[in-house]
Amino acid sequence: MLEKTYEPGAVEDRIYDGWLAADAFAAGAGARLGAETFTIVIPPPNVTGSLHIGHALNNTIQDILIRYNRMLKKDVLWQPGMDHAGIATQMIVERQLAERQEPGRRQMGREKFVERVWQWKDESGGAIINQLKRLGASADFSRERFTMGERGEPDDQMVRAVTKVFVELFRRGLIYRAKRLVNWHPGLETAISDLEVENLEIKGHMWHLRYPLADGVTYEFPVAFDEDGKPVEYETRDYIVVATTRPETMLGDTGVAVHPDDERYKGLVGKFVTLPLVGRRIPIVADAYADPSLGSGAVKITPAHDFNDFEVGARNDLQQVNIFTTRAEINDNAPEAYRGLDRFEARKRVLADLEAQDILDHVEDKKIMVPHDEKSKLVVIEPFLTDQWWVKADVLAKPAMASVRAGRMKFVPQQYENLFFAWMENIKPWCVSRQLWWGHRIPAWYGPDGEAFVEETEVAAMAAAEARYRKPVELRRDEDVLDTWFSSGLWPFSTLGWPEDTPELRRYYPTDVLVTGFDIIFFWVARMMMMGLEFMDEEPFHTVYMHALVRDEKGQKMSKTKGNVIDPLQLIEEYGADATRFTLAAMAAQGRDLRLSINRVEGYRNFVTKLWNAARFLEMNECRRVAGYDPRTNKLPLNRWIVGATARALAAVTSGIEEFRFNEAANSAYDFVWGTFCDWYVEFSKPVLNGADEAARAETQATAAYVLDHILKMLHPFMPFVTEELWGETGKAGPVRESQLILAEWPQMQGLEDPQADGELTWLMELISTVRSVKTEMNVPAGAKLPLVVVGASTETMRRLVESTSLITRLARLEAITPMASVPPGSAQFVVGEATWALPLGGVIDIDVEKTRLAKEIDKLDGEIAGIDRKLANEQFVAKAPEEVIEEQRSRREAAVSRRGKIAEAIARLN
RNA sequence: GGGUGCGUAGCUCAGCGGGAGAGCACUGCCUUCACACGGCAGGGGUCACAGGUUCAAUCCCUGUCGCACCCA
Repeated sequence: MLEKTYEPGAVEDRIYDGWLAADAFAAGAGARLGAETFTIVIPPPNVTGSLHIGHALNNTIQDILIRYNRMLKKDVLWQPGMDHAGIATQMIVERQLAERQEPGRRQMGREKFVERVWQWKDESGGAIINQLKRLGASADFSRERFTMGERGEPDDQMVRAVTKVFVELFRRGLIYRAKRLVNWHPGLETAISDLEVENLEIKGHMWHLRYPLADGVTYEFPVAFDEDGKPVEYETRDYIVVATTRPETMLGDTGVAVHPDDERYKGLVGKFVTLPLVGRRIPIVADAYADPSLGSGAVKITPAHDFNDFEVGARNDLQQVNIFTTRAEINDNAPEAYRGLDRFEARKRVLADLEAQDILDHVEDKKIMVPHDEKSKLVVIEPFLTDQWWVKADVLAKPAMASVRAGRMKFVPQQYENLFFAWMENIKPWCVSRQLWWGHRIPAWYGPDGEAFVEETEVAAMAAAEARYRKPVELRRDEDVLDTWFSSGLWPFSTLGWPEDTPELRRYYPTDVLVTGFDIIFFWVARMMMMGLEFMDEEPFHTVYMHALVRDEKGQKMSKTKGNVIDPLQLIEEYGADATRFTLAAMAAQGRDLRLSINRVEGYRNFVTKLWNAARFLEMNECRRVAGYDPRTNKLPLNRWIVGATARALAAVTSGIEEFRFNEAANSAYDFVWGTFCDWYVEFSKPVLNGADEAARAETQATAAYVLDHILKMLHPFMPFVTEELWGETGKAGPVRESQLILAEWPQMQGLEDPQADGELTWLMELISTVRSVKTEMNVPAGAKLPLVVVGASTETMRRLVESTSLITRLARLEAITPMASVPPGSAQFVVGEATWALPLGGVIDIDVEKTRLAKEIDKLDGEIAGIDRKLANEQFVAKAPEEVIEEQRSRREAAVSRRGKIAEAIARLN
């Protein structure tokens, strides 16, 4: 006997262990012989991470797809694993060292530090995998991979994959080393990618500085204008005003730019200014970058510290003077007075000195965009001139774009294509080197003259160097590691064994669907496309399903600082994994963020209980599965109807999953189970199950068990635990189960609909609902049993009444149903089908209430009829609307008119 | 500034050319033999606003306002 309520906490671990024991997650588990494959690679969570609600959504969706396809008996692989998360992981371990007051990273040295990170990974990293298991994720954990491999050793396959890709790209001319401006993180002292930079609006200032012209040059500057904007008054100036939001960078200025068409400065191009505080003689150049309408129209150029200035400098052959150390302190290229100052200190000092020398013209307040570290949002990122390794992303992007254009890869929802193309078409070179220790070390060795030898092994590099120098030389390996996304870009094939030609690689590549959030479309999705096409000559997946962001109920992004984070583990704890998963699925409408509220979770927890209790009811009524039961042989309309309704629900769930409309799939199942099976079928079954007709009872018992089995199957991808538990419980009676539910086959239910049974049951439900409704409106006490009188019933209606009397009287709480020639006086009346029905209320009926009730319905019908008449009277409508639309309007009008007639008669009888 | 998306019942959201829907919340009744994490019945919406296209617009187009996100 099932307990009264389902207790997820007591069941989930046991069920999960049962799946593991049956090896049900293993690649190909339960697959049909010769089945096609279905593969998903997990977006590898950071090894530092813990399960947040976005992971929960992401993995719920993957698990739904995986479980569904596994039940289709495909050869399914859900490839799990984790990402080494270079920066994040290194930071955590460094912080830990600091907290424990142990020697820092640099004191410790590279080898020891990296060893320490591995130790951290073993001890406290990767908790997220166990959290995914709590959610019910059915990935093949025996195949778990880590982007750095087992131990990061050079001969580890995951490492070799990365090395080989780097070397190959280098040989193909797609990787190069160059000194360029990068986004520099002065705290971590590493380059980061532009995707890791977030521009934040800050209240700043625009400082206007007077740079003195060199060599005694002066010019006439317009200071007053007439109505047409023509200058009428000039003053003689020996300086040029430039404006900047970052005055400290003036220490690195190597030019001043004015627009080539700017009349005010035409004579100054080719002349020089003397850089204040520094004394450097720097040229005035003409460049369209200078906008005459902004500020004074002249801009200072600092090629080493601004992306735009870098370009201007390159165009005009300006010097690059780097004034910062890797920690963004002023270096020795600046005058001694500023050396060693932090950049913000330097700003104050520079401003004070400029003011003292009367260089500062004026200051205005201005909102400016300042680049910040995307993760902390605290550290200001510096454009910084360094040597880095770059990938020619624009070359790799072309095949990926072509593939999406040709439909070989599609985005769901499709609108993400626009975002994808917008980015890919303007893709910048990808800086792949990071000045960190935790990560894949770049396979480049430098000779004594700085020549780089890019090879898969040190031995190969030595050989190459020897060939080059004609003697053995000492090589120095590049200190840097690769961007984390470089290795995760290989994930769809590296996890399957590449560069080896493994059976898994041949079988499961390309994968099928990638399920991910739009926030990593550039970081990860685009890179996998590029790498997959470049190294496997085939798209890594055919579909990219982008799910939305989970927000709180007010639509705010969840964040720890706002304190509005909903912890999925807490939800699982409190409401169960099934309710948590079902909520996420039910809210996952395409292309729309989901606002999660606890009461939705509660509602779906109730749904789990509802299902549980329906199963309990079946158990109590000995509804057991019957061997060889064929729903086609059902005699009772009740059973024929519910089987058809189950088939319809199954079709809706199936197409919902197939089309990635998880909310529709979940809601279809919900509506059917609660609104149809529990609310109507179970209630209808009660008189049959308690009745004397043995055959009818047996048929209903078998049908109920059959339908429950199908419900369990259609809900399994969404609610794996409770359905598996009930599968086991219901398996205790009747024929032995062939397998756990997880490995059961997704049903096929064709040709099971019976329109006649549907019509009959629809009529029954309408009759019962209407009786209930009239009773409530007439204030009949819920417990009171009334007789029901029917007038003007057809023979079909009479037949149905005879057949279903016990159902109707029970569910509508009636005493008896009697056909009569006319409506008894003092009755409440209503119309269902062709018949008029009456509930004799005798003396207790309030004639006025009844009249009002009926008049209200007449009004409604009149409104409907008038509306239709207006349409039908419109010649244009009759001429242009499709025939079936017109026909539908006519038949609706007819029905309304006939109903109105009957109600009008009922009113007449009251007078 | 550019782009994308969204404004539908008190709340969270479906629907997206021909009859306004769900869940939660709310109201009334029900200690009915699966379930009060329940049952039954109900109230509640000029589908943001203004134009346009169409026989017909919540749905398509344009604009306005508001909100969110992305990019600069």
